[in-house]
Amino acid sequence: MAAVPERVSLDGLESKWGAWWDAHQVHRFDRSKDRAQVFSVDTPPPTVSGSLHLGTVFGYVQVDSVVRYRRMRGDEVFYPMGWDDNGLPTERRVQNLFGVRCDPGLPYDPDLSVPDPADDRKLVSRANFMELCERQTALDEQGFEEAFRRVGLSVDWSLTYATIDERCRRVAQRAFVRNLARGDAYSSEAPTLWDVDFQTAVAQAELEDRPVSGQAHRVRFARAGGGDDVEIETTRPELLGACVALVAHPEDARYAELVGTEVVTPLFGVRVPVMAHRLADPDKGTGLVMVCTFGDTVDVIWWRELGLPLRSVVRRDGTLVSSLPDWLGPGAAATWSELAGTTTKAARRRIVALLAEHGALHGEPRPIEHEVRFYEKGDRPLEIVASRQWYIRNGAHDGPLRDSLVAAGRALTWHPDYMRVRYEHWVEGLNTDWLVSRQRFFGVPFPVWYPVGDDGDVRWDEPIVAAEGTLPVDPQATAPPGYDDSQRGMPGGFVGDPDVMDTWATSSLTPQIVCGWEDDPDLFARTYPMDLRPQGPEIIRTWLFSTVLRSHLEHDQRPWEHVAINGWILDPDRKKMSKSKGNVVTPAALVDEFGADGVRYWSCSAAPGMDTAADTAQMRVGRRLAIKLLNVTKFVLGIGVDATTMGEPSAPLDLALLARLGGVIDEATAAFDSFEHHRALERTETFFWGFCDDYIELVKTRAYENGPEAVSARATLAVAIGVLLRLFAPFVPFAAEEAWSWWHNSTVHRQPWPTRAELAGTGGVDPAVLDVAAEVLGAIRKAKTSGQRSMRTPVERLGVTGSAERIAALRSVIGDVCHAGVVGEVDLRVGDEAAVTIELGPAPAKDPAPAKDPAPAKDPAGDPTATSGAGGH
RNA sequence: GGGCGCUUAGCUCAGGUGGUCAGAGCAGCUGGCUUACAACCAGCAGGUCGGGGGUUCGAGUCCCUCAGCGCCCA
Repeated sequence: MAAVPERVSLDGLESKWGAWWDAHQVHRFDRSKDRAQVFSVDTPPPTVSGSLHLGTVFGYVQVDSVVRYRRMRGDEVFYPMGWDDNGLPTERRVQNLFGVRCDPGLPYDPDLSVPDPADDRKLVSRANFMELCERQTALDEQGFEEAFRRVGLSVDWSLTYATIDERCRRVAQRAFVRNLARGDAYSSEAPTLWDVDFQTAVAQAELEDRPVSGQAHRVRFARAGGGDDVEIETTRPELLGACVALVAHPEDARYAELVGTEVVTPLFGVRVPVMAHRLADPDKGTGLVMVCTFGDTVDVIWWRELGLPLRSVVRRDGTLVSSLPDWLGPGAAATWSELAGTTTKAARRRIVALLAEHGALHGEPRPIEHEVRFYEKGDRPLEIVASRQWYIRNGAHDGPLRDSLVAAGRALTWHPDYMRVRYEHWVEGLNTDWLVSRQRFFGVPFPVWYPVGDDGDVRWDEPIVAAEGTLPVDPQATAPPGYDDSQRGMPGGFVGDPDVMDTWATSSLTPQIVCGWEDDPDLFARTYPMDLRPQGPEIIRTWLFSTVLRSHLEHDQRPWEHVAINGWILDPDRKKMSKSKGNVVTPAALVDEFGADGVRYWSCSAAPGMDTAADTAQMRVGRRLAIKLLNVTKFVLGIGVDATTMGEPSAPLDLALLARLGGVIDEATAAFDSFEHHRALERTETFFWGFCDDYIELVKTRAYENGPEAVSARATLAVAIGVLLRLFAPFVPFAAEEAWSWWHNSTVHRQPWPTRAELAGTGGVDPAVLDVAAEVLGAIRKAKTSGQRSMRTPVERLGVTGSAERIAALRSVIGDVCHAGVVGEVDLRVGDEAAVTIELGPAPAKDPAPAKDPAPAKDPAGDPTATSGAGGH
């Protein structure tokens, strides 16, 4: 038990109690508890790249308050934390930090020194690159853990994982192997959205549309059979060499006669058919569209549905192929030589000039603003290239699966409920299976090899899948069963799958990872399916959905019971906070200024799902609340609280206070049970300020006295503060723990959550006596304040008139009111008119009294008699 | 273009099932060192609850509609 300090302070509480909780394993999961006793939380591992975003802290702290509540309710909390280090963000970060690029063709260099970022684009081997990634993420993860600890997340830090670690690789590969065995996963050579800078495929969930200014060009095609030229409009003339057809809407009368004939591409002289398709928009451009392989996703549909040939001219790095495509014919060689190897942007300029020279361009290009698809992390528009990729079925092409996934979403309990529709709309709008392969390095490899025929051709359709017992494997480092490494890449040998899984393909398995799926069946039985998934709204369509999908495919079960979606963090101007706008505030700076409890108070004040401004004023309020909690505990302890000699509350005011507190307990409990932490906080806080400002002032004098009335006051103060510290513990865990430590040799965070049953004897009590007392005290204060007098000014005479019930209630607590108001004479009367009259006396003597000018009411407005109509109806 | 959310005092927000719900805090103003707290306390002032319709004895609260803002998806 610690001594109560002379002067309370929040400074240093984060590190003090953080270390203590750690040392005493306050948040340690006890795996002897069974599933019914366990409350398991699947926190999405934050992406570890750079600094922690305030929005992450905001959401996780809200949930931490619920978790802390559950722990106090007696649930055994299973609360791991992970880091999503796997994937592109880490690669990009390492590339920038060290100035390196990965070249998988290079051999490992065991003596590689940390590259200098100034030495841009140094090429390093895949293994070296992975080492740099691991080194950097280890550093970042340390920083993240520190930040989460400082804001008091009650995570069991012994259960930490990282999505690139061995356990995660094993789980991700095992799940994939099973997906493959069941037919949930398949590989396919198909047109794929492709980022030319990162040189990787991207999935539907990673797309975003951005407005781009472009130009519409009218290009003339000659008719193969002679006659007037026809015109198409395109924003991508550089793809002219990839043109495979023109299409018009089937009901577009202008082109009815053209459909079924052939036209000739300008510059290249390639004959292509004119065809009809419903997706050609007659109102757009000329109504006639050039189909290229591939300019956009509609081209893919046309290519597939109209059975058109594949003629790619864009390479995976975003430049045009260097050798003359064979379908162009020798006549186009000179033209192509001007375009070969140039970027699409340069090619566009050149081809437009050539078209103009050849008279194939109608008028000037017309500037337009249009939406173009980007990879959300990318800088250049996506291209579409044909490539072999791995997919996992997600219901996009499978009605029954889609229906089950919608049903799985409905089986979850959403907080707030309306977030459910975002999930449903996403599932219903899916149009492609989930593309899970990425042409990157720092990720979980596919546990797959392919035989190489004696002819040297890779047999992509005959994958050799690793056995589950051998996972995790790196097919680039290990040979498949029946082969040895000397046969790698050789005719008659094998090749390893070169790709890695998308980050989500691992992080969609966090319930399986943390619960020990297959690796630890005992733990799995005690924790899965999990109770709660907290997360932000922006990853409903990605993380949440893919986790539901994996759980459905593997276990035919939903992964969690509850889903808590937090809101966005906005800057004080109500704009979304983002790094690119430069308006990001770091959590660490806020904790420094307002304390973890101040920051937590702000987070927990917001309703689930509510977008919330990063409001430092609110954090300051939280900080003050925390300090108040320390001060009031100090006062209660200072007045003499001794558990062994403590009596029973008996005075009417005391019983009324406890009865009201019982109501607060009920409300806070109900609020927490429905994940409405903000309501629990608000109710507790409102009661607390009334407790401090009115109740304590009313009983202060009595509590210092002797006798049963004084014992009642002290007992009530002790009971109330004991309850309040526990009610506040989920929100301001540091201050609550500090205050608790002055009183007990235990942690407040493992105390039983307060119940009304603790406040026995308050059953038939009328809490209204508290209101009457507070109202009359308020009237006395008002009289003193409007008379510009000190609160110590005595009231010579207090008169109250009111209903019989009111007067009776007041009579039962009049002693406390007189103490608090420094009242002399009292006159209580039953009457129809509710009224309070107050006659102030002379100013109290100073203490020590140097007998200054006693001057009573020098202000003529300061009529010492004030009347207030407080209450009474 | 579709969907979801938001709009209550100068600011940030509370307002389960329609009936003291017109509230809190912050900021502002006026006072006060009151044996827990001046990192504090007391008091005052502040709004036709975005606009317009409707249901109802009664509407921040339910329905329709319009407007603005935000997010998501096309």
